[in-house]
Amino acid sequence: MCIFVVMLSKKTKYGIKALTYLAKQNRECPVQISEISAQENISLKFLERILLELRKSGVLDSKKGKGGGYFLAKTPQDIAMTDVIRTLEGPIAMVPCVSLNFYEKCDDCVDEKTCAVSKLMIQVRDKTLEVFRNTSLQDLISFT
Amino acid sequence: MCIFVVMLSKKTKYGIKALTYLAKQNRECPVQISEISAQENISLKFLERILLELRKSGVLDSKKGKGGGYFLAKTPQDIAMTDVIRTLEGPIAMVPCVSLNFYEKCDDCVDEKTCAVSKLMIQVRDKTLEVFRNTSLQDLISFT
DNA sequence: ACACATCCTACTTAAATAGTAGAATTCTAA
DNA sequence: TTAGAATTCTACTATTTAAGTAGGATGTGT
Repeated sequence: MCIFVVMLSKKTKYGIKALTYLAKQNRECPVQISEISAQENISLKFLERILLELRKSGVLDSKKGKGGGYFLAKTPQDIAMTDVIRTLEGPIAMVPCVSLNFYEKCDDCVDEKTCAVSKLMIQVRDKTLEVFRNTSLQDLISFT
Repeated sequence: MCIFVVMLSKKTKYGIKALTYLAKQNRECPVQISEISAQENISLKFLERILLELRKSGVLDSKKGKGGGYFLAKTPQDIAMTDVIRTLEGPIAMVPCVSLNFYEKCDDCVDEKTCAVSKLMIQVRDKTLEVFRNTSLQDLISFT
């Protein structure tokens, strides 16, 4: 049996992979986009944009010029999946009436308080949030 | 805070709404598409296709001609959300490497066994499945 | 100055969702 | 048996989103 409701965009997927790659490095020096791109099979230009977003949201930090590149802004323990996913997944294509921060009334919804869909999806949202909140980057690279 | 990873297509959303509408009826007689469409603000032709799919998968049954329409094929207690969602959500746009039945290797994945994304999403998938499996149509219309 | 690497904006392409059109089929009731 | 009411079915169109690309601007170390 298989449910497809749980999905990640490739953008977020690539973002997580890049972060784990960085977390596994024990080096002090920054890592270039080109290296991550090659090692993880991700389009260089696409990855460029993804890492930029992660830097802007404070998950990553970067250094320009020769010897520059990207590195984690915090320790892997302090980066929760919520941070990553909230940054890379946009408010697009969700069920808006179930969102806490980006709430929007469904245009077809007659009576929200008795809306069955919202009741259902709130439960799913909470369970999902729990997983993301309790999983750090460190967890991802350590547990087998 | 808001996570968008959990999403439903409008198709599934409309499907659930239509089913709850039917479940709330105490009537014996079938309900016409046009009535559901009007009451729940759903495009008639789109709803037509949705209900047809639900009939083919055995959730709904129908009667043609005068006095015809749609009605539940089982009691609301016996219709689990997994039935509905599995019918209406296609195998499209998921994370294929996390799927049980429609499994597919990610083309970018270097080493699947240590893939961080898959580890994360398997957890989310299981939590989500749990909710859908444990929620029947009856639950949706009864709990406030 | 020069090479290197991130930064940034705008564009293109491909795919999926959402919705529409119109006719065929089936059933009921008068 | 005929008219009308309803589902059924196929194919098409439009809209939106994700995914990926191009090319130059900006900053940095040697």
